[in-house]
Amino acid sequence: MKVVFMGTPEFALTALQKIAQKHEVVCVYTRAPQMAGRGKKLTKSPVHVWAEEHGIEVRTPKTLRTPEAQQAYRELKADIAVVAAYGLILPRPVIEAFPKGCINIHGSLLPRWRGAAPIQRAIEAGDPESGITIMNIVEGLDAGAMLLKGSVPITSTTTGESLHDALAEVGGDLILQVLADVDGYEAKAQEQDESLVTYAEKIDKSESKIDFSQSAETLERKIRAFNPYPAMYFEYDGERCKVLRAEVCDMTAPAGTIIEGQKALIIACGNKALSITELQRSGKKKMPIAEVLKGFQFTKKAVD
RNA sequence: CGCGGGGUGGAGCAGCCCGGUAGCUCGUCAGGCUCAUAACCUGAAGGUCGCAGGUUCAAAUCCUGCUCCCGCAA
Repeated sequence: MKVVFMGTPEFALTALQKIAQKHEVVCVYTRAPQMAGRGKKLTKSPVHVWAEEHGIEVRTPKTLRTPEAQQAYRELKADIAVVAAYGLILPRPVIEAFPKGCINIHGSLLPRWRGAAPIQRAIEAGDPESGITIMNIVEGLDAGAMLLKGSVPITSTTTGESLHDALAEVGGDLILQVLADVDGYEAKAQEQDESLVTYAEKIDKSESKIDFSQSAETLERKIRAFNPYPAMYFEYDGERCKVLRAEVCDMTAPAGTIIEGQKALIIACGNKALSITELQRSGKKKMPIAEVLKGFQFTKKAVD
């Protein structure tokens, strides 16, 4: 089948790679290179780089709202468009440009967690499972009919990264399954139950500073959800310390107190305490707490 | 030229400002002890101090260039 692929980050790349093995990807749409990284160099998206390496045409329009952009899109004469974390809203003329429309790979079991950060929000909320939903794109945020779902369990060691990677794989597999019989899946499409809809808010940097007045359980989930990005952190002696992993610990003290800072790192929360097990100080690499403590002790009484 | 931290035995760090014997917490190996248990004691091995130049009687330390890693910011 002739497919137009629209996506930007790693999550989308996994799907693109799988699709390209079985179908003709006639063109890739991705976000335009952004100033990013140290030195603020112009950086192409993972999808952009890979598509170029494989000789696939890449387009990076700033918007699809113009008649010119929509005309160029239509002229691709593809059968279907597959969208995965593209980053731009598709206007109706684009959605309806091809015979089989536009389908989306979404990182949650819809209707739960529509929106930008479904993977992290599922872990943060303590959901027992997450998954992928292949759905039709319609106007409206992740509101289209569902074609196929696949679930992935969330365990006590699931991190944002591990779930992201697992879902990217499942997403790639499910999209292939659907592409193999689009008409069949469309015939069985199920509308989302609006009463069960929840929204996954975009992650804001301000959320990543640890508020020790919250419960240890809540913080432990956030730490896993935000590992590795953006990573929860606290400040100690003016220095930023990212917490990649922690365990709930049955100790009590005023929130933010460093209960133990030499043989381990245990910090009191609003309820119980957190024993930090993996940490990254600014300028340093991530390391198990035992490694950190060989050359650095937390001697102050509390974190900032 | 966006801002900043760093590269020192196997790991994590100190030493650098104020050049002059390679230090600390661990790990490893050998032996001792026997209960202080994420035990303890004694001893040993193991380092081109990121790379290349420069200054100097002498450079981990001061100067220049390069390279790799990381935090912020996006």
